[in-house]
Formats: sequence, C-alpha cells, structure tokens
Amino acid sequence: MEDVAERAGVSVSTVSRALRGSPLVSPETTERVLVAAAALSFAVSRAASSLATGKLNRIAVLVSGSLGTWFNGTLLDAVYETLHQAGQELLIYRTLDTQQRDEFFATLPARRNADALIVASLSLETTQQRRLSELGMPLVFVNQRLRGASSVAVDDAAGAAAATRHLLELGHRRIGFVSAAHAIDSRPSSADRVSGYRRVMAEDRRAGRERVILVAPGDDPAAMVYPLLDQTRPPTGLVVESDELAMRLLSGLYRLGVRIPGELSVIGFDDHASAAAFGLSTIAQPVDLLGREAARCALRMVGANRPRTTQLVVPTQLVRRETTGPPPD
Amino acid sequence: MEDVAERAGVSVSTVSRALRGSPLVSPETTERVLVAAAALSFAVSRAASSLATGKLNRIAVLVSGSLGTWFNGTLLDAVYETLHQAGQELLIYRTLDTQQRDEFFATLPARRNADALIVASLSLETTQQRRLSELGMPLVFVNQRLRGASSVAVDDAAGAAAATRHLLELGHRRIGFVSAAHAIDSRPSSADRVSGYRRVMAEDRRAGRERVILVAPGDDPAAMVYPLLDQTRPPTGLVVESDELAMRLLSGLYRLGVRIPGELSVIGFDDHASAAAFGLSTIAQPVDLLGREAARCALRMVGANRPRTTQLVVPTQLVRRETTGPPPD
DNA sequence: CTGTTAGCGCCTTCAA
DNA sequence: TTGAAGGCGCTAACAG
Repeated sequence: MEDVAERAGVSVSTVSRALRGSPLVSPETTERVLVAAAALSFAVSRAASSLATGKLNRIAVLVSGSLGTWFNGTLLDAVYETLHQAGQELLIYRTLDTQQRDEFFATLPARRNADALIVASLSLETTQQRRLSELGMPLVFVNQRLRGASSVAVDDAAGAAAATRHLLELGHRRIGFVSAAHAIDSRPSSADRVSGYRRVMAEDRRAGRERVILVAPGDDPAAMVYPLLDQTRPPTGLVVESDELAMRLLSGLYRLGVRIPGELSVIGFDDHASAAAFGLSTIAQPVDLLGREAARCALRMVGANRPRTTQLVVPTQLVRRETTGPPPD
Repeated sequence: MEDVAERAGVSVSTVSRALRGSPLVSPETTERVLVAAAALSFAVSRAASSLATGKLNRIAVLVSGSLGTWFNGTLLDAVYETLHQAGQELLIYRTLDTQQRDEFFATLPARRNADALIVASLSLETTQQRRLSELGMPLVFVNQRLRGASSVAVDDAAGAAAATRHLLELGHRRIGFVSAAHAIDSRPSSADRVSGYRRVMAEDRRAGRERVILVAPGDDPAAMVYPLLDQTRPPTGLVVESDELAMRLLSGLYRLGVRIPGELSVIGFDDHASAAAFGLSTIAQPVDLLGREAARCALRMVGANRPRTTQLVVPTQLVRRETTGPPPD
C-alpha cells in the first residue's frame, strides 16, 4: 500500500480510503490511486483489513452430509448468490458423521473466523445449541426452530399433510409413509414430515390405519415395500420422505414389474432435480428460497448493532406428475 | 490472549506458543495455558494470526456453474475432505456466466485471500490464464492442462474412445455422438470427449461415418434424436457427452416409445449419482479422486518454498448397465 | 479533502 | 524454557 501511496503521491490513509470508494476523497485523487494500484496490481490484504476493522466479510455455513447432495448443493448455491451480491464471502464447514460433528463443537473453528454462522438442517442436542450461542456471533438456523434464535424453515408438516391429502382425494384409503431411519445426521425435517402424515391420517375420516415403513441406510426400499403388496389389504399409496428415497424405491419397483401408479401411487418430497425426469409426483420444497432467506437474515444480523432474531416459515407446493393416480379397484 | 496469559501466569508469547503445541513450552505450562484458554473459551483470531505469519490456512476453489451440480458437488466434497484433514479451510468462488467470470478476473478477489487457488473445469482464455499467473499464488487446474502449471485431469479422450469401442464390440457400426453445445461455461472436457470419439471412428475399420448431434441449452435432446431413427440408415448406438444429457435423452425417448437398448443403445459419461437408478451404461469419471488430488497438489505447493508443478491424469472406467446391447438386425 | 498517529491480535526474533 | 519488543498491513480518530 505504501508503494501505491508513493506512486500516486498521497498518503497511505488516502489510498486506503480511495480503494474503498470513500466520498471523503476527491474524484481526481481517487482516480490517481486506482490507476497506481492497477499498475502495481495491488490488492488489499483482507487479513490486515479484518484485523483493523473487526469485520471478516465472511459468513460460514455448517452443513451436515456431503456437499454433493441435492439439498446441500442447492442451498449453498442460493446462499452464495446472496452473499456475493452483498460482497461477502462463503466459508464452508461440513460434518459427515457424529465424530466430525463432535469435533466441530469441541473446537468451534468458526469462532472469530466469520461474521455469522448459518447452521443447515441438523438436529442439535441442547448442549450443542448452548455451545453455539456461546460463540457470540449471529446465528441462523435452517429447518430448525429454536427459541430466541433466528431461523428459516420449510413447513415440512404441512407439506407431508398435503401429500397425504392428495392421495386421499385420488381415492386412496390405505396410505403408508416411507422413511429413511438415519440415527446420525437426522434432519429435524424428518420428524415433522412423519407427523404431518400422521395428523392427516388420524383426523381425516376417509383414511385407513397409518403405517410407517422404515428403511435402514443400506436397505433396498423396494425390497421392503414389495412384500406388502401381496397382503390382503395392501397399501395403494405411499408418501415417501424424500425424492431421493422415492426414486430408489421406484426404480426397484419398476424392475419387479409393479405398475405405477396402476397398482401403487407414490409421492415424494423435495422436487429433487431428477424428479421431473422420473415423472415423480412430489411436494416441492423451495430450497433456494430457504438459502436466500438464511443468507439475508445473516447479513441483516451482521449489519445491526443489536441484532434482532427473526423466524421465517416458507411454504411447500404440490407437484402432480405421473406417479400418482386413482387406486386399483 | 492477554487474559489467558494472566490467568495462566505466563506471558502472551508463551500462550501463543502453547496454543500451537510448540515443543519449546514445557508440558505443565502448556497444560496450564490450555486450561485457562478453555475456561475463557478463547480462540485465536485467524485474521491476526494470518497477518503475522503470512499464511491464511485457507484454500480457494473457483467453480463454474451451480454448486449443486453433480460434478461440482462431488469435487468440492473431496476437496473439502482433504483440506480438512490438513487443517485448512475451504473458500468458494463461483461464476455462473461470462459476466461473473469477467468480474472475477477483473477483481481477482482470491488474491491475498487464500494460500492457493484451485481452478475447476473451465476453459480459460489466454488473457485470463496470464491474469491468474500474475496472482503470484500456487495454482492448480482441474481438467485443463496448461504449460508450466499444475493440473489434475480426467482422460476424457480415452474415456470417450472406450465408450465408442464398447458399442463397436457389441456390433454397432452407425454410432453417433451427442453433445451439449454450450458456448459459455464450456468445459475443456467437452472437446476432448468428442475428439476421443472421432479418433476411434476414424481409426477403427468397423466404424461407419461419424455423426455429431449438437443439443442447444434449452432443447429437448429426444426431439433431436427421434427423427434420425426414421432415416434409412439410422444410428443404432449413441455416445452421449454426459450422463445428465443422457438421462434427459432417455426419459424423452422412453415417452416416445423407443425401446432401449432394443432399438437404440445409449452410453453416457460421468457415472452421475442417478445413473445407476436409470440403469445407464456409462464411463465412470473419478471426480472424488480428482478433487482429492487437486487439493493435495495445492497443499504440496503451499508447503514448498519453490513449488514445483505436477501434472496428473486419472483414468476412467467402463460401467456396463442396461442401456447398451447388441444393435437391431 | 488529506496527512499523522495509534493501535487491531498475533508471531517471531533476540535476550535472559 | 520463558519474557520483552517490534512489526505484519490496514483503518480510525484526530488534526490540519
């Protein structure tokens, strides 16, 4: 910066100000500084700048599971977009399993290393929540509502309810729910979705008995569902927790020769990028909106002196495609 | 840090050393410092630390296109994994279109803001390459070989050649290549894949005339391919540039009633996460290996005083599934 | 509008 | 093995 100052014939303070476009510097001087900086291909050290100002201009996101997941990818993309427009950078933390998660909470690497932290879709224990609040930095939770904290969440229960009602309206009575029973890495959404299904099954007089089918991580969902179809009163419709699971189920059932939706209707949840190609009926979840709003919320809290917490719930939408139809007679 | 020093009854220098596990500090002192730091829930400011040492402990990745892409997601995941093990953080830059890319090259936000930059899969113009080398930081290119620079790349040409040969061996003679003709955001891989196909078609005496089918961004690939099947000498096999394109093509053809592989064999490229569900034969591309090696290479260059450049080419693998078979008689 | 003067919090000599 | 002193590069407050 000294070099630039010398070349432009001004002081370093002026260079500093000019480079940040301060109105306190005359246009001509600013211009001169910019030219000098370009000539020397100079760039401000963000580390030094951060040290002096106390602002990192960087927001961290903690995600659970692979970054390549449809959900995580879409979310990060939206977060990036919003942060980028605000001139902020994106720092990523990822935890794949409980061990990594414990490590994260033990060391809290985000502390003093970002201006805010967005916590995406992971169920936290009470101790972990407390640990986060000790962080002393703005926190935004995605898909998890916590008292006294900011959050943006999809209305999972309402979405699952809508899916269930969709099948009821098509004439289905025996409707099951298929869930992936992850212990680790379980999302709060998961529980909400089952409960939405349960509520409708309990309250709607048309509905038969509820039935939840748990699929363990390595299992083939089709192998779990297929035997049920031979029973005397088989389910005619299935609400599946996520599109990913639904697509695995469908491709398995197709191979076993099950006609969809002739014999069995299937509706997913997410509106995964590949769902359209599968013709999968589903409950669309606006993950990009989720990411955008989470980022906005974080930016807002960073800007404010006394940050206020806000809670936002975004709606889902039924997408009718080819895997749901009337039940067999 | 002062507080910690006081609480532990030592100087700040000792705290600094102890916190980084320096062997110059006696075990008891170290222990005392660690306890004090934990009690005060103190964490080192990376900004200050970076300013003093000149190391950011952060590596940036520049990706083109959405982070939610299968390729980008998988790559970032592998990069993250490797960096995390080495105690480095991941900073992300994304360019969606030419405008954003120009902006990136104009401002070079990564300069002095990361210890190294990994440039993932984008075709660079000569001026952009030069601009990057002016950055004065270690550079690693993914899927793009540049003279005098480090790179890790998939052998795209060999992969496409293997796909073509696979069809030839099944008995196909009239084999086409389907490509997505993106102008912007074109990956270097794209060109290599066509050329691998071309080479085999030219050199293998069994092969008929080559035929490249270009699909523009918004187009329905099935709509482009379907009319060809009515010609007198229709293609019986297609090598498709990417699994994503292949899956779009397949789902379209299924709807039009084309039997795969009865009437037409289709082979993709990537081994996309959903390829197995589609039963898609493909050329598997080890993107995770690519990411891991790119990160390792970056770490190596950051560690070295006089960084040496290295070039690595990783192989692909044929995955036979249900979309390729013998041609119709 | 511009220059001068102190730090920001940490790390690295150099001395003890 | 530990402490003291200076500086990393930038910004903010205060003069002018």
